[in-house]
Amino acid sequence: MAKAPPTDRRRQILDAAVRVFARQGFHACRVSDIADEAGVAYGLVYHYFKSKEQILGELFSERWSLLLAAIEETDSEALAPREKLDRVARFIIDSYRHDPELMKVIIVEVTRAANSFGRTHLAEIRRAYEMIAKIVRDGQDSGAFRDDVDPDIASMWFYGAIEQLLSGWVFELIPGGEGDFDRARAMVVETLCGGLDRRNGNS
Amino acid sequence: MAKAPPTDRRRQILDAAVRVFARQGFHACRVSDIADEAGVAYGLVYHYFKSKEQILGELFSERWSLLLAAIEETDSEALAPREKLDRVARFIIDSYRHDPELMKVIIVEVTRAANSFGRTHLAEIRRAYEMIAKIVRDGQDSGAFRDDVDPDIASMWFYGAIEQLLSGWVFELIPGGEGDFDRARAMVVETLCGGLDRRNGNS
DNA sequence: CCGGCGACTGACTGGTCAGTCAACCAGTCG
DNA sequence: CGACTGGTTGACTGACCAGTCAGTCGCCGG
Repeated sequence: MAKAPPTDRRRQILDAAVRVFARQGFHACRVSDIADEAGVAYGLVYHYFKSKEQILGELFSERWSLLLAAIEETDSEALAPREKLDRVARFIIDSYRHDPELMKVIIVEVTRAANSFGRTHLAEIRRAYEMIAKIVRDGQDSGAFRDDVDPDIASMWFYGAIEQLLSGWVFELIPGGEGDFDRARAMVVETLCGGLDRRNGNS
Repeated sequence: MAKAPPTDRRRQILDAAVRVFARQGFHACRVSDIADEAGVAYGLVYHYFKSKEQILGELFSERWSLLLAAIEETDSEALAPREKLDRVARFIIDSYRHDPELMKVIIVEVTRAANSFGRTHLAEIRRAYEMIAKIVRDGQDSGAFRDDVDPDIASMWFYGAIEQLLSGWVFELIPGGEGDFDRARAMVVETLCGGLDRRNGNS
């Protein structure tokens, strides 16, 4: 902790890359755009990163590992399953609120990129789905959720529903003012969990 | 109708493009891959299409307009809103069942591509969301659905949930055998509509 | 003051690929 | 049978860009 360089070049490049990827897309942008945006020489990018792909990989893993940690943490607490899912949704939506550009890049360039990045990071992505599925399964075991729904499939559409909200904000299809984030989250969780509730549906 | 060429070159190229895009991704493939796959000379691709992008655009619009027509058709019938949503889900999932490669290309390369294609075809994509929102809104007006949910947002997560199922099949994260498609559809619609039901929730 | 280390620079190269184009060939019509 | 039309061919080119590398500069330790 003794020395932190006054300007962390690596960070500087990473942050610039988020902006450039969000603005132009990964494939459409040039490495020189990133260097320019960071106010750094072209070659320096290759001093810190092996390739353009590695930059995206780094950005994704950095953020996704926080998501995984947050879900794990939430799951370990003694909470109603509905509350757990609410926290997961909140974390994802807050990630978008705090850094919309980074989340845009992640959902546009990684999460759905069935060739290239999605495949490369499949294990990490899958891990999130599995953890959500576990929350649902536990909810069923405890009798809170109806158990005629496959947890793996429920996990898919739970995550998909939230990601599509982010997508809606990215494309400006739904309003994204400050209050809208929490309202949207409350609605999705309320409705989706409502549908999962045991009282509704059956054994 | 008098004359259909024995081999419709245009169709042949389009079909080959689906396979190539699905296998390698739009950005990673070369136009020559499409020509080879179609068993056609490189230059002929440019006889029928202005550019590589136009091929993808054509593929998307062709299929998406069927989706829009199907939703419109369903909505015009006298059906319970839950039944309408079930039909929409069925159409999308059946599209995947009948041509998984094409649907893969659409959701991976277009639907979420916030730069490039997603933006180009935004109007068509948005149209689908609007029509789903209308079904929800009508359901609220008729008293079948709770009306404390914003139809535009509900439409987002309804579509998102389904698209994520396709994504799960594309990535082979959930089983995609013959019976699985209908089971998954029944579950999503049952649960999501369950959550939208008036009896559950309130005014 | 010197030598060396590592951050930093940016011109350059090698390879790739979208899109062009001039020529070819199979019908068809006069 | 010869001219014309339009589908078809694939070699070629021009642009573009990821990644390299030879070299500069400033700092620190001796």
